[in-house]
Amino acid sequence: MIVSTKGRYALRVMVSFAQRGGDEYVPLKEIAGEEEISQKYLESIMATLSKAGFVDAVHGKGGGYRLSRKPEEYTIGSILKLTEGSLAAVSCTSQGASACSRTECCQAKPMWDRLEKLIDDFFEGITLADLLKDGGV
Amino acid sequence: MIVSTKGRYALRVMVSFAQRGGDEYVPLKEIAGEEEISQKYLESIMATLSKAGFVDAVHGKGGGYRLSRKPEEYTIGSILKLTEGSLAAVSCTSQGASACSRTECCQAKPMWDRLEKLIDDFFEGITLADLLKDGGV
DNA sequence: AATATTACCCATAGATTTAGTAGGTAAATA
DNA sequence: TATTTACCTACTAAATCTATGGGTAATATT
Repeated sequence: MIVSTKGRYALRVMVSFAQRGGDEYVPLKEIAGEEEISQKYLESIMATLSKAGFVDAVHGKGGGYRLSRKPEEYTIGSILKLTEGSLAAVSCTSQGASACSRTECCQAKPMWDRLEKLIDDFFEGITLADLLKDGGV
Repeated sequence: MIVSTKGRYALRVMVSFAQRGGDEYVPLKEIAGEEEISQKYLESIMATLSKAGFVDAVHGKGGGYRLSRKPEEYTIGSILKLTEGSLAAVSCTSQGASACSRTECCQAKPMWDRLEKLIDDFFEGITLADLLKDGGV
């Protein structure tokens, strides 16, 4: 599984904001209710999106969240990478500590690299705006 | 992570058998040593490969495992699907119980389906023989 | 027949990740 | 001052991943 609940929820919420359009701030309570997602769990996801500047947030009554850019300015890849941490299909290709010690002699490495790029290109080629279209993307 | 250690080990073992060529049976102990993989863990993976007829197995001295077909007759997809259970990138697209209840109205579903096909085509388009080639695939 | 070597089977366990809860604090508005 | 909202930290239950342990069954060699 390359995309967990966290990433999918983030996407659903972002789509939900995008569908509303407008500049109004929408409280999380409302979104959580409509999407039938645990509000508490969503809070942690929104915190990530907010810190990264993907959404604007305002406290207090009349506050809530709204998109900080236009839907076509978010790639699906950027949202998923942010919330999932990475889109690595295989630990071999993820950066850092867990990198495989057999990289040099591994027959499969070039394949994993190609897959990595395939998936990255796929998600970077789709924007939030594309998801709003009727037939889907 | 779409491909776990299990699938990667399975692939490495299959590559290892393929590289030897020949009809001889190779004991798992030897493979596990060379590949520096826990023999016990490999046993469970080999059991899966053996049951599915991907390898021939012979007990006792001089026994072990060998490929049951030519390397070009195994797609990477078939090996990974067998050992991983599934290659689903997202639980929405996996069959059965965990299917999402919002399928009908989900804006993202067509995207997940496209991704699913992309990954499937990728792995089904590569064979074990391809992995043996020098530059990789 | 006895022994060694191999595959095969079943149960368990530690570590990590996932998905969510609980209970609060800080900021903005009415 | 009270309410509504975002924001923060810590905890937990369940699942999954990555093995390990202790055997049994089949085959070959001595």
